[in-house]
Amino acid sequence: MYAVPALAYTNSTISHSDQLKEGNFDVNSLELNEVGVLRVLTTMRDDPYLALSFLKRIEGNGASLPSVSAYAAVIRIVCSWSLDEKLSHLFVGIIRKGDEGRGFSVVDLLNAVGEAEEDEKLSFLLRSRVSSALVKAYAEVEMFDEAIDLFWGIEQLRWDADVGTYVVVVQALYRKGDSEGVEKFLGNLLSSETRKHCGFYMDFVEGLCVNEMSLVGYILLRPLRDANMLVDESGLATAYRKVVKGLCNEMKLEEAESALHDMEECGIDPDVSVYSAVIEGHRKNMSFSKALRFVNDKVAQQRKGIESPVILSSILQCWCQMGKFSEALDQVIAFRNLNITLDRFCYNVAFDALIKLGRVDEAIELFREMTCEGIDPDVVNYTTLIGGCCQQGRCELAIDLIMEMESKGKPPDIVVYNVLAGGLARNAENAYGILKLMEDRGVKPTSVTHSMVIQGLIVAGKIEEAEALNQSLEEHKPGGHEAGIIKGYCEAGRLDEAFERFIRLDFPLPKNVYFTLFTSLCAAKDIDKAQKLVERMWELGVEPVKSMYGKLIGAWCRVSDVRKAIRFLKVLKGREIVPDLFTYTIMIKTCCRLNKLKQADALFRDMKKRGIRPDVVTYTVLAKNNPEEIYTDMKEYGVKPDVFYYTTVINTYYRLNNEKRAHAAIQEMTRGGIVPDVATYTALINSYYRLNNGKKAYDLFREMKRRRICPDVVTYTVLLDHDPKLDMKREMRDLGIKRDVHYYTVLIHHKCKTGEVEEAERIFQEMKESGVEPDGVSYRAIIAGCLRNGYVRDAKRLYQEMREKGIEPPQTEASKNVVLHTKSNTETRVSRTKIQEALY
DNA sequence: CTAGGGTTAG
Repeated sequence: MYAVPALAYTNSTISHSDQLKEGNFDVNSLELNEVGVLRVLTTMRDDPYLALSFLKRIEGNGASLPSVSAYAAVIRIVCSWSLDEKLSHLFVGIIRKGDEGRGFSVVDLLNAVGEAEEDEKLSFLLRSRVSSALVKAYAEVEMFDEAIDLFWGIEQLRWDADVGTYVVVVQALYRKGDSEGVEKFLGNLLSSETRKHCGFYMDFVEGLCVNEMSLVGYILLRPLRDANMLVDESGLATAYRKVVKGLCNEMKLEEAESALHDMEECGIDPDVSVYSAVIEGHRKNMSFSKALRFVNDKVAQQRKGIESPVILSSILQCWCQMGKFSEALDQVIAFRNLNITLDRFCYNVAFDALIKLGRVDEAIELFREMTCEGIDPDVVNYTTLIGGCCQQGRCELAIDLIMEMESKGKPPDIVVYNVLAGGLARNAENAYGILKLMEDRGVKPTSVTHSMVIQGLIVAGKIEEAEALNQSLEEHKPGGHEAGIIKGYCEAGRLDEAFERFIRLDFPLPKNVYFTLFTSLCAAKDIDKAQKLVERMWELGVEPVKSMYGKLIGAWCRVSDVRKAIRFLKVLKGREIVPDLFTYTIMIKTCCRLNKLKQADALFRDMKKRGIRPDVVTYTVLAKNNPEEIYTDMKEYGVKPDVFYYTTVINTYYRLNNEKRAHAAIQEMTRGGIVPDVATYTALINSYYRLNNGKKAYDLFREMKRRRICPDVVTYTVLLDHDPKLDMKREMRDLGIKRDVHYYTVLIHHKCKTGEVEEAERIFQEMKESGVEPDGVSYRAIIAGCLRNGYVRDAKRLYQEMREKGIEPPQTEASKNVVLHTKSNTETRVSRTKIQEALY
């Protein structure tokens, strides 16, 4: 280590640079005055990185801070190398120091940079570039006002900033929530004075989309288009595609569809990727029907590209996620009949659907057909099928498939082996053979493999074997397989054992284990335990998934235990956890259902107070009680009513015998361009029947069919209830509408009323045979019918049967029905006590 | 990690 006077360097540029790179250049021991520093920096003109690190060393020195000229010199060097990012980064550091920390202001620095350049033109360019970087730096440290001010200031100098700076400034305005500022900014940008080039706008729109401001991009598109600023036709198309896809990414699906609509109107064809983005957006939002409706609309418009395999697999996935596997398969068959090409992704969804329906052989058959069509199956296809075979207990097929993979030179990966090993175990087959096979093939079983096997053994009821395996692995990873054990118990439906196992653990498990157990407990209505689970997670310092709170409250609500729901809400409040919109809505709904209107109102006010904005759903729930009061509130919150809302309101007014208001609601709905659907028509039909206007009711039924709105079970139930003479059996069969409990109950009820008890009993039987489970209401209907007509023995038998199944006739709910129900059905109403009186 | 809304039976 040696110190050399600064002046000495002027002669030996290379040597000192090299020393610095080597790291043996010690700034601390240098007596560098300002002139010296500047001299050194001049020699570093061709090495910006060296200049930066030199500056850093002086900064770190502490004794003498770099002067404004030193910074200016480095900035000029970095700038001349177009290292914009480095420049911004440098500025971030400078800004963070503050005026005090560095001893000069940012304006001083800007001036110093500019003044050093004598050529006016170059100086101007330099200032532009440097200011640009500074704007970005301000934005990065979230000093939005400074960024914006600087931008406006320099904008006035007709300064030429790069696209990135423009994007950053919009972002600053956007993040401040300054929509006026954004508007002004865009207005300015579009004004003739600052007219930019087409390429600039293209990059700008893209920048907006990438930075989650696609909405701004969308707003900008129309004026750009109208002013013909994206001269190129393909330029406009590209910009539109970016905006639509960006909006989808940001889950702004309505806006995305609207942008898509605009582009189609301009005669631009969106490509497959744009359609796909919209569909996948809906699917990710769980709005499956919206996704499917979108596809149907596009097909109806005969849009090209909509039959691409990418989109087809999205469609199929939608059906499957809705649990409608047969529909998914119908779709596949339709595609194949139309000679539309499917890819292995589509086929994979089809395999999955067939397996879920228990049609393993057909899945394999389809797999063969796929191969014949020249599509080479990949490892995912095999995994789906192998897992599916095991799921349906067809292990021999699974093993055949894995052998096939080997013989075709597609070596199975760890995932396939894991799936197979777990699958064999859960079918009480020998899974150890697979572990051995894996070793032979050089694929080492992991703890995932073992967990899956252990889980499988538990599912198969081989508890001891599972424990033994767990023990043998315990030494390597204590407690490593508790997750598998608990999940196994859950899957086997042995929730008590799963819970026992879970509650005595004093270390945390992966979150999905908690989630599985939690969901199972809620489904089994063991809500106390589900709540204990959440509390235990807190104790172990594991943050429950947000949705668990709402699910738990939903579970309490489903069993009508508002008290416990409220108590848990208080626990949440104590932990400063704010319930979300879903949670509040379900609570409010339950309170309304149980006629605790004051409670409902309190919750509604509480949610608003805590900054949660009610949406249409919330207002729909409230509208069931009194559509009047909430109306203005809804408007104030800017919530737009939809079909669901109007259907409720219309129905409620009819129930309250307020025809005038009901009509007003219908008119308003029509004016708002909201089209009535099955439910709306059904509600209207029901209302007219209740007003003893059967003719009008039936006219409405015909009208809905004319308007291609397909009636459903509920519609036919209403028709049957009020007009039992109508024979709709065939029509229903033709439409493929299956009868449900409600429908059967009405039928039974009607037969009982006309004294045809034996027929009623036959129908009751038929219902059970067709796989429709009778519920409390249907039991009560048939039992009451038997009793009233003297079939006491049958009544007793059915009552017994009901109790054995643990079915309770629903308890008559408080006032709302009593107050609102105008239909006279007292003669058919037999209370539970009366049934019991008769039976014992 | 499908947590919430409308139409029907009593």
